[in-house]
Amino acid sequence: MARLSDIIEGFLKAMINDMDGYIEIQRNELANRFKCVPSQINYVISTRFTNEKGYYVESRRGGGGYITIRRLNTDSAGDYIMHIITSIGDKITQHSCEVFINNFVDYDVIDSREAMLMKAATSDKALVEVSPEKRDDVRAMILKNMLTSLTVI
Amino acid sequence: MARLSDIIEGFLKAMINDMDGYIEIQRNELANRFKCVPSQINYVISTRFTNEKGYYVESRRGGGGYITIRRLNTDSAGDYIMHIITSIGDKITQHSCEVFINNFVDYDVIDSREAMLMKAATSDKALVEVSPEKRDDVRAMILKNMLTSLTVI
DNA sequence: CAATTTGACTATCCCTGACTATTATAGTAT
DNA sequence: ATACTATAATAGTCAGGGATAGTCAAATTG
Repeated sequence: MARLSDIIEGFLKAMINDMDGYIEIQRNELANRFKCVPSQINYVISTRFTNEKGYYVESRRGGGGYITIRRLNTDSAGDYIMHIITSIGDKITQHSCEVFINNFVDYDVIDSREAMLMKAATSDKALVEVSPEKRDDVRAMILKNMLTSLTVI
Repeated sequence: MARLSDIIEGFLKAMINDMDGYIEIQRNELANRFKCVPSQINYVISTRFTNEKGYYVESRRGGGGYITIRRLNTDSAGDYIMHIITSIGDKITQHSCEVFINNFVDYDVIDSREAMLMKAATSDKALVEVSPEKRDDVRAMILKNMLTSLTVI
């Protein structure tokens, strides 16, 4: 018997395809359609529409609330970035980080303004409050997160 | 259900744009136009036209009362950014950070790609290795550093 | 055991209305 | 005319209800 979460996942992916990569849903409405509790929608989203799997999710509570799901770019630039991300380890020094970022500019993955932003976010100056032992880990996470965001349309 | 508050916000912002950054309205008249209670105008103003977002609001009660909204002069992006940097304290939550960043897009200080980068760099996800007690401090430093880098160009 | 499903509890946002505060103006007494 | 008062015409505050979505851990399933 197919699991409901898989069915909901398929439904959402079909919908995303139909809508050219971007959908807006309401949690309660979807839960009602599939006769499940609303929190199961959260479960499906958190297990199937993660950033690693190439989706970007935003939401808003309150009256008129919603959940939006955006499929990330899967073109060659996106592939290149994904490849780079996997090649970055768990730690990275400020210097290596800058080398990476400069390369991105050379390869036209980002422009010089974006490079400034990325360098600013990953500088020792920005991370001065993080203990030196952890700084390179945090820097790696920030860099990877920024790179992932670039694959969003 | 569409949110009326967002519609009123959009109406006021369009009006502010048309009027070169300064408008004067009457609360009751506006409430009547949108068929809502007058206090909803206060709600919209207090949630969307805050000082942090670069608006100055003044008002007067009684006969001939009014509400005026003035938008910070954005001719100089550098000045605007400096204003924001000084208004950011030593700590900032992910949510407030996103509000700021969305506003930079609104003010044409950054584009949507740069906004994605900035949000990625300051997300809880990127800072998961930083202890929760320090996370908001680190986030504030990263945000300020990125903003400062924008003024250099 | 791992993945799924459920539901109780929490968080956030919007909208409303009753009550309060302020200001201008008209009316009145001196 | 001047001073005072009453009334009308504004705007502000705040607490509560309704409409969403999020979290987390227990129960269930395969």
